[in-house]
Amino acid sequence: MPYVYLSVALDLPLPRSFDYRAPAGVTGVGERVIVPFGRQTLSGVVLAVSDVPPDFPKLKDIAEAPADLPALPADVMALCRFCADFYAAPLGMVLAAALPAALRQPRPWAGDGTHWHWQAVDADGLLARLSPRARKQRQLAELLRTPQAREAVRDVAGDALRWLGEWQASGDVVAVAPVRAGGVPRQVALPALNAAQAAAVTAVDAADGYAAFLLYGVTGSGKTEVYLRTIAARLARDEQVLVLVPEINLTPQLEARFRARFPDEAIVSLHSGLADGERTRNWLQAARGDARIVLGTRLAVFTPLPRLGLIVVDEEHDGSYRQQEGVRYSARDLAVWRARDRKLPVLLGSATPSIETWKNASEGRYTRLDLPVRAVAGAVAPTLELLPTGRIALQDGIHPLALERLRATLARCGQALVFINRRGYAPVLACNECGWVSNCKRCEARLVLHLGDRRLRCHHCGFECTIPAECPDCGNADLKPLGQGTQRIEDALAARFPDTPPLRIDRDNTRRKGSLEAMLAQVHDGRVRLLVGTQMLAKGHDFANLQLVVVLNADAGLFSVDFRAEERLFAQLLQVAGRAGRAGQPGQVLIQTRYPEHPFYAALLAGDYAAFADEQLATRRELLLPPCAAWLMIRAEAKRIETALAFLNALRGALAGQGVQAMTPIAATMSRKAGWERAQLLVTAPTRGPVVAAASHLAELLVAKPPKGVRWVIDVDPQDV
DNA sequence: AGCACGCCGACT
DNA sequence: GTCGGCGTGCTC
Repeated sequence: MPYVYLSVALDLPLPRSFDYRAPAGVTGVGERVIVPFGRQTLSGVVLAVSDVPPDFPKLKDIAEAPADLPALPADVMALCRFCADFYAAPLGMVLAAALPAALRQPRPWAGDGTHWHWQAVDADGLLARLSPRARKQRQLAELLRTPQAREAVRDVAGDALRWLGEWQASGDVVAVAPVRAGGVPRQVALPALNAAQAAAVTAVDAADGYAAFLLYGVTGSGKTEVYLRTIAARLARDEQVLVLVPEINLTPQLEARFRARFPDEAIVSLHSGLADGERTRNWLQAARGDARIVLGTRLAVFTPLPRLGLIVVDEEHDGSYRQQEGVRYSARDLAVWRARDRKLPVLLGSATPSIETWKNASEGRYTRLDLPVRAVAGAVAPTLELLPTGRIALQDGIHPLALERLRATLARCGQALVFINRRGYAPVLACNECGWVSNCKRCEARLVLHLGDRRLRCHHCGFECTIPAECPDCGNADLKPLGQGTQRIEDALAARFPDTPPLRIDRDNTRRKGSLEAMLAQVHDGRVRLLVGTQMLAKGHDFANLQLVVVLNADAGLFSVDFRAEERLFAQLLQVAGRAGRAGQPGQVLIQTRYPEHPFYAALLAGDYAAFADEQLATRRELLLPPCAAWLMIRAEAKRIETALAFLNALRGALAGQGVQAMTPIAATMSRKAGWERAQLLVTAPTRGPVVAAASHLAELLVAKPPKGVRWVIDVDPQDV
């Protein structure tokens, strides 16, 4: 039997591939193989096929070539190679990250990847046999008069999929192949474009080959409409479109909007919140070219799309495009690389572009498309106002004027949001007598007081304990909560506004699946008019009647060691502000600050992000900070900081002569976390080349000779300092 | 990463 | 006398 020899990338932290023998013809480059490895069995991706046997005496045969995915196309392989090289990650790990979990298992995938639809053979006959009391079953039978996707069936009731299985077995329901949309998409509810939107659409449509666009426009300026129009133009050429969004909880809203616009289109979403089966089916639909629109989070950037014609990155500045575990890639940067490689336009949208993107736009590498006008019906710019807190007595952490405005807003039946980026009741519990504070034993952080279940919690390592009745050091029984968290603000507002009880929305009470949606529904139908929330509420959710936003602790971002903190604060505050004033009246945004004179607030109040970004960029140029220099961060943790620092110092030595500057290793911002002491080594160079080379040099070194008792991470182009 | 093999302390 | 600690070495 003729054999071929495969080079296979495995999901291991090793920067090399392994060779196997396989019968000729059963597999090819980009396909999945299941192979024996030591005494385990692993899934891998074929990198190369050769007729020449490698010089390795213990060569093994592959176990299986499951052929359950279409071979990863050359462009996805190239993207993964680039990602592996740039971020100093093993190629096998990148390829594993590119596949849905079911196609990473060392066994063939049982599903066939088709999004079958289901239809009743004789709906009336089925209904006649159902009990009149089985309301949900009858509802499902009614629905199945027309073909329904699995997900639509599932949404009817918890047991709906089981009934479907039974009805299929009894022959009442059959699977039908979904119709694949093609050619010019049918669009409904097409709003008129303003001049800026029309110009943007024209520019993107005219792109032939690679072109990067920055779609720069505030909330309500109609960015989504521009996406929809350019997408329609690509669909009309029967191309596929990849749309990246930052967070899972944003996908349903945007997905609904896309479905409403393109009712006949198979729109497929890809994010980590999907069940394995659904994600795999969606991925395969995209990879086979059956779905023309893919809407996904960062992991979707690797999706094979044979007829890809456009990539959209919404909210391109958002930090969640950065993968922080395992392979540390930036999906936004990879999207731009992929667009260039495949010679396609890429559209980056933001009201507050990252300084990286801003630099590319101001130096002409990206074309800036401005949407200066609020295009969405009823959208009006919110008014921003500072509330200096230096000399005035706050009431439960809230400025009296803010309370007054809250009262007025609620009195005229408006909705109001109090924004505070701190969960819990109070960020720390302290003893007035001896100065004891609730420190975490394992982290360089405070234990946060949670009154709901009367516990102290560390938000960094998960440690928790009951609230001590008295000071552990001096026995004083009068321990005081210091500062405000969402729960304390909720309590304070509940006491002040008994007629309009506040609803708190933060991670503590939205852990359960669907609870966030349920809460948002209460806000949308007006049952709740006073909201207290964190970060979570800043993104994506539009509340039509929201008239007032009060921001309580913005200052935290002003004096950070991280040079990107101001940029993030600006984005966050504008995003929160953008929640207000969407129904005709201008929204009001009040920002409490102890530093009203800070230049940051002058820029914010001027509402001129462009001026702010120009200034930030000038500073970065002057101080040689990214993106005007290339950075690499080696993070290390050990039981003792000395071990971590010694390890980093040794690495620093290994970087001599590499054309990079390695700084002195220092303790990390949070120097202790979960019992590990942490340090970091910053490596810089004027350009990316030497930094990337240094990263792969170190990675090789560390894999060849792993340090004892030290955990390390190589972070190319770090986003947090 | 797994999972072996391989030499030194407290237990059936 | 064994069970078991995790140190280092290999996996095609």
